[in-house]
Amino acid sequence: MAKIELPKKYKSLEVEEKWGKVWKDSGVYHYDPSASRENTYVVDTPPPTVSGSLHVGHVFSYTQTDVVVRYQRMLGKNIFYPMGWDDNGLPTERRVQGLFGIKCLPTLPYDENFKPEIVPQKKGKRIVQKEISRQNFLETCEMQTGEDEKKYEQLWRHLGLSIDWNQQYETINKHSQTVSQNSFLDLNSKGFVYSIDSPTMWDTTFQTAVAQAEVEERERQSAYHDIVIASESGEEFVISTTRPELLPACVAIVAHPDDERYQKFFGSSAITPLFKSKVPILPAEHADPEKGTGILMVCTFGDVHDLDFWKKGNVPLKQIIGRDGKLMDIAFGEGVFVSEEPSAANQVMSQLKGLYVKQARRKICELLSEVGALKGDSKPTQQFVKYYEKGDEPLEYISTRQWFIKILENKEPLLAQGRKVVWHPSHMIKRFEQWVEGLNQDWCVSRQRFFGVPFPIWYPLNGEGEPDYENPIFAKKETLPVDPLADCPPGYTSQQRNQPGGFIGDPDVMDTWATSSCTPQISSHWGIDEKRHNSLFPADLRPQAHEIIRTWAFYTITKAWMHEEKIPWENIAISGWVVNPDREKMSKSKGNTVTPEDLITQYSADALRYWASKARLGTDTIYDENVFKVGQRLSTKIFNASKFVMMQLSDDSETTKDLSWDLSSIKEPVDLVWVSRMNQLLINAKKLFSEYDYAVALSQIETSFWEFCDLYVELVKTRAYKQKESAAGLSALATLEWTLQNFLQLFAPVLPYITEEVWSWHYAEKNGEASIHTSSWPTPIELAKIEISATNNEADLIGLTKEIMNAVRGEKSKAQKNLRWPVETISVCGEKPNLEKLKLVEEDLIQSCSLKNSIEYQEGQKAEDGHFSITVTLAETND
RNA sequence: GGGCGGUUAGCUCAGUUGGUUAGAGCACCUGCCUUACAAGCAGGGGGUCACAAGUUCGACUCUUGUACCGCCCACCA
Repeated sequence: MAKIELPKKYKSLEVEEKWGKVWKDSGVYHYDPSASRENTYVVDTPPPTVSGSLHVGHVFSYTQTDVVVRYQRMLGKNIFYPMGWDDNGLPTERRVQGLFGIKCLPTLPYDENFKPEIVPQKKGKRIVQKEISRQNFLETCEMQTGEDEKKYEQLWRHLGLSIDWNQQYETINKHSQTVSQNSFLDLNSKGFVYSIDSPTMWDTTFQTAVAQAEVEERERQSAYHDIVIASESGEEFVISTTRPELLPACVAIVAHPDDERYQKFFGSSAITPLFKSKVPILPAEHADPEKGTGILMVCTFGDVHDLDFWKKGNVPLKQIIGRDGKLMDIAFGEGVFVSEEPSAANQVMSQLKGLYVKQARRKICELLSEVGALKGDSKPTQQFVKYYEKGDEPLEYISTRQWFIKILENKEPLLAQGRKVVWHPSHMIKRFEQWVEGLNQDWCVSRQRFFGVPFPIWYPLNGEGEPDYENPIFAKKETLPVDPLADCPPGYTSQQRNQPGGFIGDPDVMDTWATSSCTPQISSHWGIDEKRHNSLFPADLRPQAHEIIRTWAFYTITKAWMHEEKIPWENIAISGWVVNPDREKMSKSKGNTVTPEDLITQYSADALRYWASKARLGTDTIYDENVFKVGQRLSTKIFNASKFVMMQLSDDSETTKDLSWDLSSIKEPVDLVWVSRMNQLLINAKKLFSEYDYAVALSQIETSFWEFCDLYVELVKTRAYKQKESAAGLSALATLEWTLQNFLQLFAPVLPYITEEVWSWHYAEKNGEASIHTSSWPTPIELAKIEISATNNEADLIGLTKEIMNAVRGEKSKAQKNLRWPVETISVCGEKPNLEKLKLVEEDLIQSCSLKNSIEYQEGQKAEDGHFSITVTLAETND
């Protein structure tokens, strides 16, 4: 081949920029809709939450998926690798509110002149939020997420993710809304949804219902307050409670049925202090005699036990906390709010109404104290309390009308579906199973928010203007997506909105998971393009993190089953986390993350990808810039080794001799043994990659590559350089060329830039394949017969050669000589077959060790730690 | 309280179905400008495989228990 000019140093930034542009223009990663399903590999890419910036954890997990995808592409698969942006939902609302200092007030009219402006953040200063209309708010959300998504795409491109950018979607766009609303209609038609007005977990800050999956428990400092309560008969007892503010909502007082202290009260009533409400004293199994004073209040609603108690139907519902988390204005003496002294009770209530829960707690303690109903001081305690995962105030149970999906009665089939999916690593299925088994609520899918997918529902209004929630009007599938607050239901006119006899639109939006649980169907255009859907669903792979198994994985499995009785994907790959050296999860809030852009600039994309690819699925990885450096070094080594091979393959400029060789030129025993080792590596690597074990594959490839550089190349370089025209020289050239191509292809999924760069020097033309990433995954080649068993694993020729070279290198190192220092004699003692093998590589050894004479062979005793006993004598002088 | 994973060199991690003397990279030490690479090369030191018991001719590997770390879930007036 003709000589090519190669740069002296590897400049990763320039190379990455060059290939990034080429890949963008060439469409090398595009999906081909005409390919068969069997020959297509479909990824259900996680749509990252669009919340300002991606961090190193994203780089980590998305790279792992890309490595798998690139391998599949080289197997010849047509790849469907889309990118979604999860811009729907509360994170966006919060971000936009903070950035622009705005707040949605749905009753305001649209202001077409409104322009959002970024509000400078000042420490300790609370920003006054300007109220704007729903439409203005939504437009601001879309504008902001659009900007973020452009930045994200840029990072992903630089990282080298082989995404088909034609397959992009946003979870808030019209298409996603159509699929999501269609999903709801389909679930409704199949009887999987219902709406009900009942107590639901409610976040008072965001003023929305939340689902079980979004709830987390946090430890919180709390305190017991001892309240003295009198029974009907005037006998007093003490209740120890952490929620004294719920006293006006007290519906009963309970103790354990076997608790002898309180048995005498069962069947009678107590009178609550301050409010003078008469409440029954009842036995209840959940009362623990060991805790507190053993007797407790049942309120609306302090905890899940209170809720259970209410559901049994023996006590009234006394809602005192409003949707905004403030105590409501309750009129005692009316309805369920009984009181022996209504005017006194109302006087107390007037001091509590409008207070937030925390304020009310303090106030009521004061008031109790004044009447002598508070005993002693409060006793601090640590308590676990349920919070909305994005919220800052504890959840309350508040009675509201919500839509639910029927999960509880379908646990068994859902577990069965989960087991049909192949989990990587396999133990992660336990997370799924345990979650499903432990579920105790149906999936609440309605949210009282704005930036989300609306329900495709209206409610008829009766003559009094009261909505008929039992008979909702569902949108027609052909009209999706609909906005019930802007569009009219079938058979009505817009004049009838909010009019008696007319209709109202459902003001709620769906849980963001209700949409993201449809990501495979959003990509496949389910319900819109059946042909495309059938060729993309179920997908092959869902990559995701383990903390959202209970949400994203579970809900996606649920939807796929409810819609089509299918699994959504054949495989699920669970990535680990990136953690700090002190084992904490790296996250933005910790303020300790470096931006991925900076890291790529500093270390190169390939280096970051190398780090991500070192971690096995499901395993957490320490953030360690040293590993980036190792990746950087590997790229440089590939560059240099490739440069060396290219130099050997180039025609000799002095003789201008045209050299030609092919795989059949590989005849030298040591070359054949090397090829045999490479064959084994190819077999191992393919198996490992196919089993999603890219990290182990990489480590084997890497080890072999360094051995190639430090051992094989050193051994044959003189032969390749000085004897090009001989059969022995051509054997070396053919082996070098073939080996390097294999290494490039093996590394290509992990290091797409450096491998593409080297590929372009020579292999692109040779193989007639412009990009290494669409070249075929390498396969083992047939070997010529080797005279003796030089490939015998027990002591293959390469291994034996290594022993000699190590002995010589050790001797030179010990004598503090350079590696070119001449060797006078090498004398080898060992078993005859091994000596015979060694003779096959003697010429290469003489050259690579700078040996002045032939090797002396002696049958006899070998050393304990090898196959030979070796004596090396260095020359006196270097000449 | 239930479940899952982990504990191997100073650090980060490999270690196949049990099989000689437990590996790698980083870090450390000693050398070497050697015409692919000093962003390199060669050599070297460093481990009671968390602990205990058991199975076995033989245990980092299998069983049981304990300790510690991490995560998931549940509960707590």
